[in-house]
Amino acid sequence: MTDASRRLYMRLQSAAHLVKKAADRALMEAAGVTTAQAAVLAVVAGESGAGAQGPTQKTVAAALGLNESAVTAMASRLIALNYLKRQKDRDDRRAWRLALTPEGEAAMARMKAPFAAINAQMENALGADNLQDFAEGLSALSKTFSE
Amino acid sequence: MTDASRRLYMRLQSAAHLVKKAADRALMEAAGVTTAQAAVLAVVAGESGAGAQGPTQKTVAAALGLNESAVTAMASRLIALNYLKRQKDRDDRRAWRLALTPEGEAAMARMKAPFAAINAQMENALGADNLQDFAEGLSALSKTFSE
DNA sequence: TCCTGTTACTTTATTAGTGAAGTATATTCG
DNA sequence: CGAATATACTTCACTAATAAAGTAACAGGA
Repeated sequence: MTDASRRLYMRLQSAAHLVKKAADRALMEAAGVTTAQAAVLAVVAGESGAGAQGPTQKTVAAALGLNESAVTAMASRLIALNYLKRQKDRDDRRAWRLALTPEGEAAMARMKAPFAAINAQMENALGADNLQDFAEGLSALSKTFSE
Repeated sequence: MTDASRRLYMRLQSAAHLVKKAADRALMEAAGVTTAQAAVLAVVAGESGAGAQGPTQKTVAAALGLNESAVTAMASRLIALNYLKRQKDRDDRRAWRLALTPEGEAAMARMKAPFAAINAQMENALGADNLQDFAEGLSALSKTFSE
């Protein structure tokens, strides 16, 4: 099986894995956070508009395409790291509301630069003129495979 | 952060994760094998030319961009499943040579169809005219990020 | 020959995910 | 109202990966 004929699935997973490995090293070095943790923090930050209670774990799971049990574990780790806090929902006592702590905000600030570097390296590898199409391809895959 | 502006890194990981989740379900259902196991079996099969001893674990690790310790664990699981066997290298007593068992060959045969279906679904989502560019983008990323 | 350094693999501890089954709270409907 | 059902989260057992540190075998030079 030559490299050119390697099936699309394996090529996608391989590329994603290599980029993740590099990104994890860079982010951990510069900000002391993994990319998986960064993704959760970013969703919580993005979903915490003025006056909002912050997202539930279910919301985070849906945003990232994860199982709720994965978010339970991730939230616990991020709370242990003091980057996140949990509060019971006002009206629904089953649900938690997640919010960044000041330390969580600081971590998000620290990870800006290394994240930008990774994205720049990706954009550079792809070439400016392919960028848009490639990103749309990823969206098309996400859409098709998010059952 | 809107969907359009979501950083390339997150989009890549998200798409890869969703596709992997779907592929793992389909492959496990149809062939009783995970996609990670399938990848290792495919490398072993591809590297086992006539008369060859089969690849070492290091070779498999390099082919998949994994650590050698990951391959140690994967090989153990695949041997426990009786899909793979290990033999000491003729000349280098540190190295193992991996080879498919008959059951491993049968598993590879079982996974052909579901794998083709996944690839077809991906190609369909991307569209025939974007396919080549997308695949080349993945290769460019792999090349840039395989340190 | 023996020392030094490299190489192939293993072990350990940790992160991160899955799916299935369980608990407690909400909601809906007869 | 109360029973049945649905929802939000947790727990458990498992797969899969990383990085760092360790073991055993190989290889080259004094």
